[in-house]
Amino acid sequence: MVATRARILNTSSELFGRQGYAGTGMNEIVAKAEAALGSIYHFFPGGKDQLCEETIRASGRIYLELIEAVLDEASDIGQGVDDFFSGAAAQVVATDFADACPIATIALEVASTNEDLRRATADVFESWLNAASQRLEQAGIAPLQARRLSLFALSALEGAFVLSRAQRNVDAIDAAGSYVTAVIREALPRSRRQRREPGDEPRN
Amino acid sequence: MVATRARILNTSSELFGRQGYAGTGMNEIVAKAEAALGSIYHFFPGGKDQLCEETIRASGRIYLELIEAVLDEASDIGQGVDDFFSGAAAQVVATDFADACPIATIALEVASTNEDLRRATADVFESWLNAASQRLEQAGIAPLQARRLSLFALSALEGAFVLSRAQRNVDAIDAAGSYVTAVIREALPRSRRQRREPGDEPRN
DNA sequence: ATATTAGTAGATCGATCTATCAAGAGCCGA
DNA sequence: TCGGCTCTTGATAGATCGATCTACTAATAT
Repeated sequence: MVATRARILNTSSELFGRQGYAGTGMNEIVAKAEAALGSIYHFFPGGKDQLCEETIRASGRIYLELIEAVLDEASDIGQGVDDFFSGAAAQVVATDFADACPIATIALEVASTNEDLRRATADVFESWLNAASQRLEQAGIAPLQARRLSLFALSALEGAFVLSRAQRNVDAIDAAGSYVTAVIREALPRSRRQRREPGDEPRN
Repeated sequence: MVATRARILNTSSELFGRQGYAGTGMNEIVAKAEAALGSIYHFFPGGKDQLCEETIRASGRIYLELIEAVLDEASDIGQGVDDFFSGAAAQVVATDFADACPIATIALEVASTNEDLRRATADVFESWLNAASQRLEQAGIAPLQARRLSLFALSALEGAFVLSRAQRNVDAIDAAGSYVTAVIREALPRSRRQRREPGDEPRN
């Protein structure tokens, strides 16, 4: 049996991600995690807020590793982005449109009501953006544009998750993925686009 | 004094949009709306669910009118999309990052927990997508691509709202807006890209 | 063997939640 | 003036919330 604390965190990640912060109760978490209510306050003496913050940061770390793995395993950054959207669509379908972004629901909910949790979500988004930016820069894109492309790509992904879960289809993820991939490929220095093309230097 | 029912709906739209469904209580709504608790059940005998569904559909209608107005008042569809993102950024700043999309928070929260409300959010998104698609088609884009472009643009907008509220800046909206606008301009028939060019008739 | 700590367990607290209810206010036509 | 209707009001029910508490078990250290 997995350690109680880890079991609680896994369950809270699932439930907070699906139903949000206010929509998920402590009793619901311990019931699904097959733990005692007392255990949750033993491991997270700060109560629901602490549990949620640790959930946000833990889910964020896991998703960061996924982002890095998918981008790094692809042949190039354009393909990596394409793969990520495809994988996201598959995951959403596999969970019957329940699990998409692990922190988006919380992020919207707490943005104006809980500064500590808001900051936690912002930190996680920032870590994802940095991972993407770094890889875009490695592909020859200038830092400022890399940052803006990352913001754009993550925005499209997050919004596509919203639409997909509401509509119960992955049309939005498919559409967003193909356009985002095209934009990123377009932004790459010509010499790195798909295959090598001779005699082309990046603008700067 | 505005009628009680309208006052309740205005307040519920604000609170549900900012804090989500579970995070907003009936007492909170009537307190802010300066109404009696009983009044809410007089006008919405179906309780919180009915109030939320009507809130979703009412907010959706208002936002639809905003979308249509901004797109129709612009000189061309590319400019209209650009204007919409700019206006969205201004609105988010003006409300101190509280009000962005009126239904996104609810949509994520109820997608897996309340089928009636999920469908309401899906209907609203669909109405926005149709409005956008229709105008893209009028600008000479084929129906299928118009649909995909609308999905892409709305995804980018919704996701940018998530990031902007979490990060408390409008970088994501700015970035998303400029890339989406560029993609849409790129998709327009050459004769319609910038200003009118002579000798081009719409396809139908 | 004993002391200490880590973790489990669930009864229970006060607060808050949604929802109901009976009573009354205000208005309008007869 | 009266009856009938819409709407308002807030007390209250009953459930559930997060959180606390004591008591207990298991494991480890001394």
